[in-house]
Amino acid sequence: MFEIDPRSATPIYEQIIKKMKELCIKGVLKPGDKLPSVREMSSMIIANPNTVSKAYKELEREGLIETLRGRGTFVSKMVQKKLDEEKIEMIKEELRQIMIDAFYAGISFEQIYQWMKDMNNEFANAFHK
Amino acid sequence: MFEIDPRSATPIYEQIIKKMKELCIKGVLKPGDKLPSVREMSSMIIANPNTVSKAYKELEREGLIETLRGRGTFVSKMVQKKLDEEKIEMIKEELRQIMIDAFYAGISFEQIYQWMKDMNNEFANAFHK
Amino acid sequence: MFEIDPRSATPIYEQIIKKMKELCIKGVLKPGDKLPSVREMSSMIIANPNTVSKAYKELEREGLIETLRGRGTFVSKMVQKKLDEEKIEMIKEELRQIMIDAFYAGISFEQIYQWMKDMNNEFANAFHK
Amino acid sequence: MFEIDPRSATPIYEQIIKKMKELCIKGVLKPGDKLPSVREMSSMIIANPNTVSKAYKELEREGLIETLRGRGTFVSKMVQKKLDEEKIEMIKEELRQIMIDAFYAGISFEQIYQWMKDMNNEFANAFHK
DNA sequence: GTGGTCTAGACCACC
DNA sequence: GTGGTCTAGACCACT
Repeated sequence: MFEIDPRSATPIYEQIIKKMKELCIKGVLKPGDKLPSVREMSSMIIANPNTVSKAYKELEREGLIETLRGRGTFVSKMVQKKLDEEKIEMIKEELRQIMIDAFYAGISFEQIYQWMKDMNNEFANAFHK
Repeated sequence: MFEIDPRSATPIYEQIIKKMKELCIKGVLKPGDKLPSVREMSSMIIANPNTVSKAYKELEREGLIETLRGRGTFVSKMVQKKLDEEKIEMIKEELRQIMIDAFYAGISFEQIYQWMKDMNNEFANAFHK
Repeated sequence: MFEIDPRSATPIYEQIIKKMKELCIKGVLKPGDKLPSVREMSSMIIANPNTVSKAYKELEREGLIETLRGRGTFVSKMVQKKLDEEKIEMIKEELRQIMIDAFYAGISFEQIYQWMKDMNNEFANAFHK
Repeated sequence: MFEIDPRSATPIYEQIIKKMKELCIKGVLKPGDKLPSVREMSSMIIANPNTVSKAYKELEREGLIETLRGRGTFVSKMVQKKLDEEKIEMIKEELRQIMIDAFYAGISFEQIYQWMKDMNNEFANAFHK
């Protein structure tokens, strides 16, 4: 359920954030669900507690999770999708980069579109809710 | 033509690589074209020759450019689109990440698809060769 | 244990790579072993950290070692001997060159074969695993 | 007959030297044969005359070819195989390196030995003359 | 502590 | 002229 690759170039704390977001969007983690504590999580994925803490703090800053003192950390009930112009530009730029990489890897436009549709389905049609 | 942002979080050498790939894919740089020498480029974008060199070497490793000893660096004549399974998985993973980020940024599926189509048109020559 | 010749024509970073491969193949370095940090190694062999870093990165690219962010560099657990057709051709070409050089140096075929056998014994564990 | 790769990492002048030695050892070039002039050769392989000249000079220094003023350059009649201790050590070191590379490429000892025998045959049994 | 990136400047071999 | 290698030292993010 929660796989982290310490060999990856992407920082561990970032991998945690991404995984968390994915689990939420897929509906595996639902609003109100309790998350493992920092200590539990760090021993689960064999990482430094500081690293897990950093990820949790960032997720809280983004509003995906909430920490209730003495009770634990929970998935937020309402996730507000904020239209951050800067963030949107970043995503667009990343998409452009993927298109370029895909070209050099010999992947067709149609293939990418197919993947996109598959992912949307996998994400419980998050985009159409 | 060649803009680099030294303040960006993405390393300069990576920015060069991306820019180069984009110029090749758009047809601004054609097979056989001579690239600016390491020294020229470094003074153009105000960066260290080593940084430019690093970018050039990576581009050569990927097969996009070739260096002829003592003569300079040139855009490769044959860019073989090799179907590297590992690379494809990586791209797919990146696409998945973008879809997730897009959702949280409140970007619609249709919007992303529109962007993709626009980019595809922009790179039209290359993609439909 | 780790001798480098700064006067040699072969670059220092390449000497490090070769030495490392030899130590791995001889079993002196075992899978999972921690390598000296870039700084340690650079002071050990009296070279610049950048030079050591370059060697480590190449070894990682080849899959012999792995770097765990913030923790250090380690000998890979699974070194997959991938049958890269291009690499094999390169080795064959190098062997051809050696045979030619050996002829002009007055070395007999039998002598070369003897050397090969000796080396094979030296690397025995690795070769017959 | 005479192929040079300007993209290769090995210098062009060295490629010429190696090719020449190979042609001699194979018996394609026989003692007394006339070589193309520097100018001819340079236009043949599309290289700078200086580069060809450098190769010829080195080959002459090694005793493989001889220049007769006003007549041209010829393959030497007697090639003395000199037993240079330093050279021999170098070759042995190169052989060791190949054995290591071969291991990581998944090539067996037997395969290498077979290649060696094939090459010896190809070289008109130079080693057994 | 670790490796990743970068600058400033140097020397070398090759063409 | 070109790129390849190297040093000395710096800053940064990650663990």
